[in-house]
Amino acid sequence: MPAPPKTNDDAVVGAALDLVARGGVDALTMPDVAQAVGVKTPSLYKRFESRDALLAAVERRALEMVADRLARVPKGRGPKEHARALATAFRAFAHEHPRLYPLVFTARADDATQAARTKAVATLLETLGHLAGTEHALHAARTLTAFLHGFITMELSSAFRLGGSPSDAFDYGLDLFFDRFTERLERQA
Amino acid sequence: MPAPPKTNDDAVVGAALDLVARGGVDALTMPDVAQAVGVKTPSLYKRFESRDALLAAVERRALEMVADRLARVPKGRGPKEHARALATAFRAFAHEHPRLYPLVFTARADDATQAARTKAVATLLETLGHLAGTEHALHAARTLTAFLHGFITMELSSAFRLGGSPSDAFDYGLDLFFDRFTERLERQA
DNA sequence: GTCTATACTAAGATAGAC
DNA sequence: GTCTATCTTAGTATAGAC
Repeated sequence: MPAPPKTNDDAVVGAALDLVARGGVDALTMPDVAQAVGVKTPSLYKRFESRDALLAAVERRALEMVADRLARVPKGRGPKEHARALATAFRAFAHEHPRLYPLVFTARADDATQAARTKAVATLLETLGHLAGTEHALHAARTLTAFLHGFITMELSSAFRLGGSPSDAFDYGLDLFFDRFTERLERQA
Repeated sequence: MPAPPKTNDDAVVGAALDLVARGGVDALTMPDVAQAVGVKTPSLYKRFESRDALLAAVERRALEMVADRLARVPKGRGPKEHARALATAFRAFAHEHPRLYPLVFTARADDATQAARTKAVATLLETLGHLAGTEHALHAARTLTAFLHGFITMELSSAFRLGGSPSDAFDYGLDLFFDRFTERLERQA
């Protein structure tokens, strides 16, 4: 009779995610994960080939969390309001999970990660298609995402030190972005 | 007779910067720095209290590099062209020093670092004052900086995977930002 | 799949002689 | 200020029994 499982892959990923959420990527160590799920370190290597393989799984789950979050944003009144709500939800996720947030923009290229990423941006891309026109949707999405990502990263690293309300600056930036599309929308209406 | 110096603080920082430029922050190890300047590891601790103190000095120098770079951008025709040139120079620095770039937004709060930071943003802030009005200069600067930082970070981590030209998207974003101020400028002229 | 035991590597940092 | 020597910590990973 072989040893019965004391844990499972999902629980291991969950524990690892938890460690990262608390202490950043460097806090993901195999001994700590093992302790969290109640096994000894070597047992983890039966489930994940290496620390990096486990980290990849954690990144995927973080990506899924974001995708879920964005998918739950109600369509609401129109594309502009929807896009704005998506931006706000994204920022809220980052504030709630400041150590998880950086994982979202990690550069892994495997299929599973790619799929999770695609799902995360799909809604935004569609909504901006309505706003900026299909032919410019990708540029617009990159512009908005860059602003969001940059703003959030700077917020989280306390880069705003010259006073003033960061949230006001955020609104200013969002206004600047969306005002561009006002004319177009009124033309459609 | 005490042992004559084999190196100096500047050289140590330079070697450390070089290591970071090649391999990222994790590549900054005391043994490697020591070897690069031709001393043994313990000697470094006579100059810098800890690895972190040395890293702080490296970050400061990276910040100074950026400030220098931006200061050299010619004023040119008008505030809009100047601001655009600043944005381009900033992106160029990031492309030339992709592993140094992340240091620029690190969260150190000591006086020397603060001074270097202030110098780096001073020009941008002044130029955007002309463009957006003094009362909105800070919001405008944060919006532009967030866009730049986010865009660059995403570029450097290969986050643009859906095809299309990143540089076109960059121009799109810059246009979107600066178009906002066209009307205002024409009013002034 | 779990364990004990262990090898291996690497880096930060200090003591004390010169 | 430099050195040799050493301590200490800590993490990744594997071997082999159960």
